[in-house]
Amino acid sequence: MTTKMKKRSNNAAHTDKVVRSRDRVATREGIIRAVGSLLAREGFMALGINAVAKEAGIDKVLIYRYFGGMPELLRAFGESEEFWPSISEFLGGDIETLLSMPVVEIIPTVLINFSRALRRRPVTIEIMAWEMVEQNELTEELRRVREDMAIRLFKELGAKFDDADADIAAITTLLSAAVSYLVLRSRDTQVYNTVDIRSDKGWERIEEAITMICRQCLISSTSKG
Amino acid sequence: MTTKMKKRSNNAAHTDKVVRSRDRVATREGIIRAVGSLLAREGFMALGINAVAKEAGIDKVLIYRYFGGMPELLRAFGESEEFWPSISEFLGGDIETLLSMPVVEIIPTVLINFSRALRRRPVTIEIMAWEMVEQNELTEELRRVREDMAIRLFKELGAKFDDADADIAAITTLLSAAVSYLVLRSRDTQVYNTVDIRSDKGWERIEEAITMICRQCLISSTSKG
DNA sequence: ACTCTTTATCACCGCATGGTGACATTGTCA
DNA sequence: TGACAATGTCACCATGCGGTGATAAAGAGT
Repeated sequence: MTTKMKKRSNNAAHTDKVVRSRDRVATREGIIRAVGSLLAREGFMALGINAVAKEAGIDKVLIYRYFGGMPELLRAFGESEEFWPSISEFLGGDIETLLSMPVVEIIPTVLINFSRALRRRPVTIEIMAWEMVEQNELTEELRRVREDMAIRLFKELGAKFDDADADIAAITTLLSAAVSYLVLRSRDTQVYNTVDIRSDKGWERIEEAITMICRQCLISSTSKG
Repeated sequence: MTTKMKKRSNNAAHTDKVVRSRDRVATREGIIRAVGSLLAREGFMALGINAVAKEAGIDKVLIYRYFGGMPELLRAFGESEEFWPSISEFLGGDIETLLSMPVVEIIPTVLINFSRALRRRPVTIEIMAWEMVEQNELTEELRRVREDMAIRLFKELGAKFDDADADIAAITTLLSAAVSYLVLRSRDTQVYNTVDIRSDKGWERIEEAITMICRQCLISSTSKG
């Protein structure tokens, strides 16, 4: 009683199909790029097998063939794209000039570079928002690369601060968390607590507050020892 | 060719159905309570018409009949529940003792009360996470009540700070954003930047850092005038 | 020219969702 | 007691999702 039938024959009439590239690597790259543009344009909520296939202009079965499924595709995207800022971007170019700065300035400089680097990376912000909802290969990659970055950063300039009595880790935790939250909220909010988190003007206020906080707190710890 | 048929007749045999309350307001309340427990137990991702109906143990059509749909149900939940902390909870009981404190202590006290109030409200945290993903009647209510709270809070104790040269609004923005982010991340993360954001121990570090930051920065602005 | 593998397309499945119309049951009021 | 509205139940629809097997078409090797 099952109504199965192949109606492939009557489709042979209209052959107005676009001729595909028939190039495996190009198709793969196209799919991966589709993930990026979809993420930037529509957000992670719109990211699914069907949407990616449509965005890339290919059949979704190719995603299964070339990647295996969504998790593997996300992993491939995470490996291909430089969605996370580089360490030199945090340090602000060359590390020598940074290390020559007074201790009090290094941390706020890195934090401000962090905020600026984030603000110009909508895809990264999107993945951070995704992290609030569920874990997947991409948010895993984000977490991995972020922790890795923190460790390397600490190795570079962490030794300078261990004699302080201020809980520097707690302070930087607060400030980086604040930057993350404000960057995330700027996706859907213009003004947060009287601060315009979508304008450079507002972010200047934030940057100055960061600088001031670090200066005040680190002064107390260095002027003491 | 449409295969429509009513097979209602053959269901008349087994009448092992539970007798329902047949009490409109009780059913309404049950549905609203189902939203709350579902939100707390499964998170906002699991919140849908079908899930709420199953959780409440009723037919989903009643949700449409009694509320109209999901938006109206969310609005009803938002109005029924005290998901957001009260202003006295922020102020820490009576406002008199708070206002008698030194100026430098008031802000960190309110911020710490804010973090503690949030931490014991998983449903509120869930709605805050939801806010990162989409806007709906509930997140609208959250935003409304939060901004209202900020205004009232500022009215209560804002006049004390306007002569300071420090951008107090920016600083409190940073700190409250930091608290929000850390509370949110504690849903899925144990340790964030070496701080255990799931233990009271970790939150003591955060509270002390908040206190220190406020003290240092407000000292500078008050010891100057 | 012939086969055989690779690349791409299509039609379909099973499932869960939001949403609705038809029906059954209970309580109330005249 | 009988009519009628309120309350609750069920079957069904359309849609979108992730996922898969059958088929077509292009190249490569002989």
